[in-house]
Amino acid sequence: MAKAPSNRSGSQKGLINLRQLSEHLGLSQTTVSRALNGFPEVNARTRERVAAMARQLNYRPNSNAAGLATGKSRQIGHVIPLSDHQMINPHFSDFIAGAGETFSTASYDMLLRVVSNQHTEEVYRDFANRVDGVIVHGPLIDDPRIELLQDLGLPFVVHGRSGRDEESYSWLDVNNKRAFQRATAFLAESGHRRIALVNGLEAMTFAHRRRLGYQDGLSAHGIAFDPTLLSNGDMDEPYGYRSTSDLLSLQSPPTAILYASVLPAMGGVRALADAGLSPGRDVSIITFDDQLSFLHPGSTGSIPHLTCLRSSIRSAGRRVAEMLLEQIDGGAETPVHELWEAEFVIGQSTARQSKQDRRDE
Amino acid sequence: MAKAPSNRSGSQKGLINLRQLSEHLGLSQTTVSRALNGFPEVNARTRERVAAMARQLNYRPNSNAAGLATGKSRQIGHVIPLSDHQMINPHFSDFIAGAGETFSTASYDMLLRVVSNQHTEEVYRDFANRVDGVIVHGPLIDDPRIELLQDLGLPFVVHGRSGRDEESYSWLDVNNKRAFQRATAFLAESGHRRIALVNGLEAMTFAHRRRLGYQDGLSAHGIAFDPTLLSNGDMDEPYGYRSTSDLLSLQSPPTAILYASVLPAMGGVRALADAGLSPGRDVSIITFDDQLSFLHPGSTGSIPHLTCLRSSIRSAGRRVAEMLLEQIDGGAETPVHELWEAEFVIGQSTARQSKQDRRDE
DNA sequence: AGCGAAATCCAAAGCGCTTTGAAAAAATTG
DNA sequence: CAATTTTTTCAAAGCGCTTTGGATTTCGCT
Repeated sequence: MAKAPSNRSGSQKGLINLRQLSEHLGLSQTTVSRALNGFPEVNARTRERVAAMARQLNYRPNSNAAGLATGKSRQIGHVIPLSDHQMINPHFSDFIAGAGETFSTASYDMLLRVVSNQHTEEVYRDFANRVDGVIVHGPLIDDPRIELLQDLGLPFVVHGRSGRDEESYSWLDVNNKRAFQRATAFLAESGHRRIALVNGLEAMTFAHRRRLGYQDGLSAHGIAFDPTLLSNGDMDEPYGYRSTSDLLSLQSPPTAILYASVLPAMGGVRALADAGLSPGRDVSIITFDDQLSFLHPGSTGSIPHLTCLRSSIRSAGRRVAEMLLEQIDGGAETPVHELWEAEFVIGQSTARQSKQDRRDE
Repeated sequence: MAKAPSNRSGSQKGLINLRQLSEHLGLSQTTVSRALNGFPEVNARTRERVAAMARQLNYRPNSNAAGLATGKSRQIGHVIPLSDHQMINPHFSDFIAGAGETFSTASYDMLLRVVSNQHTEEVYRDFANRVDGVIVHGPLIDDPRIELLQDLGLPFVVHGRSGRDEESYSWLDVNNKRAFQRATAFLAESGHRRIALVNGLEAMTFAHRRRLGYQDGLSAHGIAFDPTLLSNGDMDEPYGYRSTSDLLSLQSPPTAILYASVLPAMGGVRALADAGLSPGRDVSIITFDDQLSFLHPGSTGSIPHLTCLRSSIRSAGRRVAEMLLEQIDGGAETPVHELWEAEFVIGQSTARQSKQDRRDE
């Protein structure tokens, strides 16, 4: 890592600093700084004069200097584990889009760092001296980041939940358990008895809770849990295709399949098509739908009319960002928790399972 | 924007600064700083002692202070236009994933700012005092950002190209024209005469060049350009569905369709299915494939075996980031240009068009 | 030993901003 | 009009780091 050559004076083309601006105005730096930052003790006329000159000379405050002086950076950190389980996926980017809206109106920036997951602890420590807060993505059931961040005294909000100590930190989560319990019950009540779940990785809290909901739904209808009908994996399209194909080739295949995300669901639809089957008619499917923007432009969900549990991940991003800013600006208050219920939208991919079909089992 | 309360001393829990570290060691700040930054004029034993103590006390340099002193921030800016045409989509996030890899190994961070496209100029000016360089995303045919950045003296690399003055700045682009010329010619040579293009927005250079290639391909085979076979829109799934449905309902529908991205292509496949048609058998389709990660896990492209023009947007991200860092570290050298050829992969979604069918026209 | 060169280390001056504590100017009052 | 308050402005001291220019120590060699 070659050190950059000395760049004293940082004299970027046409960039002016506070001292120069104040000299142009015949005012002290103090006054100019206060005028620009909206302090009350400066004359209205002076303030205008300052603003006009700043605009004319294209003055921009140096963020490092401001940050150094205030101890704040107006940046929010996001660490992105590079690896096996790619964090950068459509879910993440939609969340970021939502959070970014909130942050930018509050004039905060987002700082992204891609990092191998060996060194995440290192990175959070570094962030403590660099950003004003972080958003924790993809929490695990037992996630060490939470205690670390608490030790560091770095404000944070978790998108999702860790498995324990829920009360001690702020989070926003979807009621994954309820959602999948409901979907499972719906299928059971429609006559299905072999219901599969194409889930995320069990280490992730969201997937864990979805399985719990699924099992609750099964047992509430007296259906025994069959491990061959459960699969875990990264939530992309090919995973959905693979696991669905596998399910279809079982001795007694499921008559209904739950998907943890619309991406594997798409893979599932493809697998069904390859097998000459049609969703809704031959196999009922329900998916969790994060309302990914590239599938739902505008507000009209025009994607395949799948029956789904719907919750906008983009809205979640907006709200998590708000919660974090409230925590940062409002001082250390008590933790805030939000549990969102997913909307259950009945589409055309589910149907009653007839008794006759059931006799096959 | 309430000013945060004064936070002098920035005494985050357990965070130590250089002065304290040097006092613990009985050395001057100079020596400690040099030891940590790998300067040669410090004794190897001293260096080790410093490193050990730094580790033990959990010392992290304050980035604002370092940035202020050096005039560099080790941050790369990305501005994300919020609006009608959402920039945050799977293409963007895959690019970012690639760029992030390069940046993190060079210990740079990425700074994201979501901004309404009225104020982009403002933002770039602000960035000039905040980041060491920027990556320009989604260049327009006549893009004002390029001249602005040149004026500001802020290092940048364009992912794609603007329409004019190509020599004056660094860029990395896919040979979109050639790719679409080739795909069009391939279809024409397979007997197709009614070939449609489901394209991006014409203001974007990439879409413009793809149309040029398409038209070149047509005219090379003596096929007249038919505007009803061309559509423009944001590249998401529903757009592909809509435009494909529209094409199918034409009096004389196309026998082959080109898609500018795999997202509209997926919508296209869905539209075909709804119409009872099958890609390859009834209608030939070719798509540009950015190898989006959620469709291509690992290296195996297991997604629908569409005939496609393939170029990894993630690799592009990696390379663009490298080019930018070379520009930043290596001083202002002459602009660098890279034009990548897309790989043409023949899948199962294309077929010869029989003479009989052609007589329909 | 003694002397110049090389190797180590240091004090202090910034980087550009914010903020404290005080002074100068203007407005208000008795 | 003098005394007091309020408004407006300022000089200077940091924030935590890097880097210059110099001091000190150690080493190699006659």
